[in-house]
Amino acid sequence: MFTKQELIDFCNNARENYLAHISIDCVVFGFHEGQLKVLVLKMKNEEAWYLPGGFVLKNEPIENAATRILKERTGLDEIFLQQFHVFGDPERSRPHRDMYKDMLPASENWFANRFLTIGYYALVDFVNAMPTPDQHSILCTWRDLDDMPALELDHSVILKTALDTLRLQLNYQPIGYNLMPKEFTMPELQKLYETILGKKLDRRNFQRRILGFGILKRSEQPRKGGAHKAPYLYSFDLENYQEALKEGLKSGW
Amino acid sequence: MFTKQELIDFCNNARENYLAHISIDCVVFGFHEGQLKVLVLKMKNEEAWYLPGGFVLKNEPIENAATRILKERTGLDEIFLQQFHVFGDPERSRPHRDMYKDMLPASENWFANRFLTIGYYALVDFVNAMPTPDQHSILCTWRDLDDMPALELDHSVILKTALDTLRLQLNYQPIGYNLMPKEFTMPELQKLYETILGKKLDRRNFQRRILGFGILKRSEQPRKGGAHKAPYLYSFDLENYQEALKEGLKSGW
DNA sequence: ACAAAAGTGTTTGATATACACCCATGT
DNA sequence: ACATGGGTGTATATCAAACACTTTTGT
Repeated sequence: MFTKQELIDFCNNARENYLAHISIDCVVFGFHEGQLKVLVLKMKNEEAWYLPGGFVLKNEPIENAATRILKERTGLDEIFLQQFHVFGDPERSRPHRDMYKDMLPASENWFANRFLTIGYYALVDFVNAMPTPDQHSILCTWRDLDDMPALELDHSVILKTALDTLRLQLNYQPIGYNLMPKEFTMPELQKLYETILGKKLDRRNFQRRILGFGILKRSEQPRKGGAHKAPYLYSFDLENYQEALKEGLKSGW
Repeated sequence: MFTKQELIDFCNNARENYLAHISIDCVVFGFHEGQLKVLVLKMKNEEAWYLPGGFVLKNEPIENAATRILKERTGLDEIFLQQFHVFGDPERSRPHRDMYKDMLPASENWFANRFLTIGYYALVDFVNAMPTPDQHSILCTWRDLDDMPALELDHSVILKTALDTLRLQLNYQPIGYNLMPKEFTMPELQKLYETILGKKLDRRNFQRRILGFGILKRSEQPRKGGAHKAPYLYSFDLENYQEALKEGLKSGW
């Protein structure tokens, strides 16, 4: 929620620099302690949560815009990003269109426009990300997927669509590689798969299958200090992984 | 290629009615006589081929825009449409941006803008579609996938992306249902799969597998008049098909 | 010593692959 | 009669599912 002067400044700046009618919203996934997490922002002066997003500079490739936005929110370069859907209902941004309508005439009010938003999902290494709020928000933080706050606008739909996409692309994109830390144990990787797929998997069959793909390397040292038998540590063999993904991780036709 | 007056009229109309910076391009697939076909337009006064496309009305859902555009080009309602990608390189429409730059100042020239284009693929029943050119084109016609003309702008990339998407979604979308006529023979359906997948399939295994899904109904009468043994006719059991697609047509995890 | 986590192996059924034979029809 | 397209069947390998035992480690 802006004050009037903030709004005027923002609109002037936006009109000059950004493409009208277009926004980008990002579903940033992380994985930590067996939980799939999503990055969300809490607005200033509003009890309102949003996905991180932004606009496209007038001469900027949309991928760069998404990368730029996420660099600001996470501090990370080289984020794995996938565009997954455009949300184009003319009423989808209605609450924003009305929010400032008494403060500025529509012709000067950036938010009075209809916005299409391009949805990207991002996969980041949880421990390296530094959640950082933007100028509209007071908080940028991870939330567990099963403990998400209500999201404004159609951001819940965007999240759900991202999740469905993630599930479908699990065998075609290096999702494990981008969400797991460098080294991880087999049960940790299994937990990720179970969370994304929303169902339990058999421990032994999972291990046999994923090792069968030849995309993992096992370290010499097992992890120490756990309360039980020390598990082996694995890392992705990126070259084999990329190669395997070309055909998809299981057969078909 | 417009005359100056045509250009002025078009731009005035476009500025008033359409969202700036946004276009829609459609890859319309049909299937006939064992060939996958794509609908293309040939421009007036240019040796140039394009995919059918258009713009989004200021208060129109983008799905409706795609539907409207395709109704104009094919005469069909209720077309199966899937949004598959946004192409957002700021230079992608450069040839159009420069084309009329000596005719109209950029401020009045609709085409001087950068355009993001939203890619949709459509699956239509070849025999019912009535290819109809638009105001910029002299010809709207089907072309075999392996006999495509060179396409302008990034439309070849759009086509390729659509094909890749089609291949990936073959087991998750009712692609056969929307591309085949009501009744068809098993070899015809197999040809469609082979064309989309780009490889030969074993006749007997294909039949067993696809029948195993329980998504086809066999008619009583075989097709007559062929030069050889009369093949059975099949049609899709839409209810079972939809049900089967929810999980995907083959297992995984 | 025991509970909990993790590593490894076996049996069974299902599915994919490869391949061979028979039938119908027009020339 | 035969060439061609089309229907059907069977053996084999491969993979997925279900399930049990053993090892390690902290308490």
